[in-house]
Amino acid sequence: MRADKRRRLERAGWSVGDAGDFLGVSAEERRFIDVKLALADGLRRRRERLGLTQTQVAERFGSSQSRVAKMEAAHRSVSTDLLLKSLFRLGASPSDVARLVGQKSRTRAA
Amino acid sequence: MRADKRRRLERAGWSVGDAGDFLGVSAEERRFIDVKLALADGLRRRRERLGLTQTQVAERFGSSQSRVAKMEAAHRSVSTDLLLKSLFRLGASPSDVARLVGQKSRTRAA
DNA sequence: TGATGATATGTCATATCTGACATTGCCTGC
DNA sequence: GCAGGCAATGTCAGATATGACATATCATCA
Repeated sequence: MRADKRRRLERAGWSVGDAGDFLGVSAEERRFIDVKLALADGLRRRRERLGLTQTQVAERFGSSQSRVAKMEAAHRSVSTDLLLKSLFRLGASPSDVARLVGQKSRTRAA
Repeated sequence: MRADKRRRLERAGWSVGDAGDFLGVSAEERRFIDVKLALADGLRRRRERLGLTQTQVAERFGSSQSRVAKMEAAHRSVSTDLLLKSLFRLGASPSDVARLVGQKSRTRAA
């Protein structure tokens, strides 16, 4: 696994093992995490595209800035339910979301 | 809203208002529910295609038959996290899931 | 009819998520 | 340097999800 993705996961509170990387994590779990990361990235990009701050989004959602930050970081404590609802709240369509879900994780960066 | 979908939602514990139907439910919430229903349907179809019973799937998941039934019914008490993890556990690929997420709700039946 | 297998529903203790708040880190401009 | 706004992180009480169990419904078949 590349270092940037590794860092990404650790920031998100996943505590990736130092050497063996994803040893012990099944392929299914990996796919699930990828989906979550893709949704989180999509949320951030959508917010930035709308020119909103995390605080503004939080107000719109009836939530808090810290929660929005955690959503975008795909933190452990945020569910895909929350990510999906948030994407739709920012105007995403089902096919927008489908694109995020279906995309390969390598092409998501940058 | 058609009667079958209405029944579907009620079975799932959503208690849809009798006359006004989705009055008061935002478009975003509707999209979210549609995604959930699509994932649940996809899960059921995948299980059936594999020729497995809910009990067998439950064993494989380390869960219970009742929980699997609720997943397939898209019951209130099941999250999209659980649905996604379950789909992947039954061998779905990210693009399989993306197809479910992106599809129009009308074409999902039958 | 009963019996069996499969699926659905209700409830509950525990686990996990959620929003809130405080705090910290990170820039950019002064 | 230090304000200012913006983003990230830690913690916590209340809300929601989860698996388990009991039970109910529904077919199919002897």
